[in-house]
Amino acid sequence: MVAEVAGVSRATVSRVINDSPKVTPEVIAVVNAAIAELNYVPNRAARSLASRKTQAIALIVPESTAKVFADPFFASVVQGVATHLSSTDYTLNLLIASETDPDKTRRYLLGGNVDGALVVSHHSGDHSYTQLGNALPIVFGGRPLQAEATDSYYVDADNVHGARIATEYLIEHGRRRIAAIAGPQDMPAGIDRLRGFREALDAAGLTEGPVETADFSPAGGAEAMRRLLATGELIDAVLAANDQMAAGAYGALAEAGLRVPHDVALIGFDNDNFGATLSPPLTTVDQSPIALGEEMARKLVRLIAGDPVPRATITPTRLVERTSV
Amino acid sequence: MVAEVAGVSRATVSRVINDSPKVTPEVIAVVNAAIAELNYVPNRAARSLASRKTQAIALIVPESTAKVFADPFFASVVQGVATHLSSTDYTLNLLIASETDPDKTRRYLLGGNVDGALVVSHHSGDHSYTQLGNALPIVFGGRPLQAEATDSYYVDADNVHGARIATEYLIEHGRRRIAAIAGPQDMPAGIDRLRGFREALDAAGLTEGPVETADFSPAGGAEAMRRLLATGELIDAVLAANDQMAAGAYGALAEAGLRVPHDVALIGFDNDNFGATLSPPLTTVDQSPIALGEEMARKLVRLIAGDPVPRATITPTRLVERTSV
DNA sequence: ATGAAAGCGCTAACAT
DNA sequence: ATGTTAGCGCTTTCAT
Repeated sequence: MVAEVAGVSRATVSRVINDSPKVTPEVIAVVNAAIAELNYVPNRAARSLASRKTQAIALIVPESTAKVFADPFFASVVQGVATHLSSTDYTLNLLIASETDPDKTRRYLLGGNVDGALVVSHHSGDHSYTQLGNALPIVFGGRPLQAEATDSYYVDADNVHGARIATEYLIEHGRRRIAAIAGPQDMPAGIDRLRGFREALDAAGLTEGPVETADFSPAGGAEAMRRLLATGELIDAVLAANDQMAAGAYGALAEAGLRVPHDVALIGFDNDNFGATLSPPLTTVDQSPIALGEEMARKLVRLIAGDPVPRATITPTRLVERTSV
Repeated sequence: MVAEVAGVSRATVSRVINDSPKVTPEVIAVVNAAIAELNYVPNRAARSLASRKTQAIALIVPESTAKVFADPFFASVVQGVATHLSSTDYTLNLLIASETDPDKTRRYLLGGNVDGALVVSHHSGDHSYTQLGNALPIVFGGRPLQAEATDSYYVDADNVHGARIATEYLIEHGRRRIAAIAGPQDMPAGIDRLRGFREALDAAGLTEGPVETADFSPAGGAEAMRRLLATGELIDAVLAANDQMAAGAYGALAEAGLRVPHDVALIGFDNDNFGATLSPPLTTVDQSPIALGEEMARKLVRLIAGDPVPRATITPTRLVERTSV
């Protein structure tokens, strides 16, 4: 092995690989030369068996979330996670958590297969993994819904702020009868975005237009838009809790012979890439899911290292002006 | 450990865990009882160290592809892979292959970290991993572009067929001046879809309308559509090589004051979920990327097991009728 | 600062 | 069919 070529002991080689502070520079050089020469790659299994560390982290995607995987949001979070991790020497284990057999995932996590886990989901209930937080480091994507989960680590986009500036933008542009297509009220993103909407309205002293909730899907958004129109109330603007629903709303509006933004202005949320291709291009709120994913990964790595990290990290949201308002 | 509680040797416990054929049913029962009682979970690192198998497979996503990760196609392939793997006891290691340091990925793959790899990419050049196919089992998503890569394993959607039936559908609906927004001609998907388009036209004895290529992005599609219109040629239908470009075309068509499908019919490819929300809803070709991902995973698992598997697997494509034609 | 030696928790011949 | 005996390739005390 490398030790012989370098003329040192296996222990020293091990030290060099793990860059232990106490090794002579010369020895380091010799060992590295031998490593390069032999094209040596340490065996991961052996390392983790001996060190009791796996250098792997799990990214759990609940099955129900996976179905919505077509939602670019998740794809981007995953991308952010993977990207950040590629700069560390952690390996990413992606797993779809079966909801019919949740124990399989628990066993996996508790079986010492990974050093920590990332849980990404729109579903609040999925903080069922919170309890595992005591057994191994876990970072969640999205804030916990349950109060009892306040001791979990998470990173979330500033949904309240995003919805608020979007609504303010609508108001600044002269809209007064503002309705909302809210997301599910059992999901933090749904709740927080509706809250930001209301805060902006309150602050401006405006009465709230009708609110319909839907499931974050295009079809749901179209349905909600139809219900909104069916109320008979005057509406000159709509804040949709995500772009997918906004896209659905475009269709429903077109069916009703209403023009965007002439008759009703529309703002989405998420900045999915297809928004720019709608006509008119959709004004929306960007929450940078890639950054969110990176932040999650960074936080977990620190947590595993035992560094002190804050429970919550909030990533910024910003308005993307296009022409649907 | 479990052995003591069950009153057998460690070897027998190991046999039970790996369900070796030669163990008495009674012993199996006793051991399993002990396992359950002790809540025992075998240590993965130890197993793989001893067995020289990792029970892990890598899913490589080239960095350039990752940037297009917003394309729902990839997300769905990943979902299919993950879903299938969750029914096996393989672990999925997702990794973004840095293009600036391709050796990092090679080292990872050759370092015995995984039993096999899946490579997903739109980019033909990325069959650079083909050479590694001799070192460990690899299954590609998308057919190889290079002739020399004919000895690699892959699964691909039937792009030629999909484009062909789409074009035939246009013809059946009375369209005669059919143009195309083709994908990059250095990617199999781009090439094959254009080929299907031409085959259908030839078979019908129709002359081909203008063809513009773009990069599979919405913006590129919009640009291509503008160029198509700028040719001044009469066009009553357009086949876009993917939905993202079709979405871009909607915008360009609207700018030009042309109505879909009245003035020009439009068909996309991929069946991205937002297509149904465009107005009018986009007629498209479904290629079931989830099935493609599952197929890739299934194939790799068999390859690892040493089972005979065909080099190529082609998954079906089918027309999704909506109202853009 | 480096080496020697003992294991990490399992699987895989080889016996029996 | 089951037990015995060696390792798998590293890390990690403990010496020195």
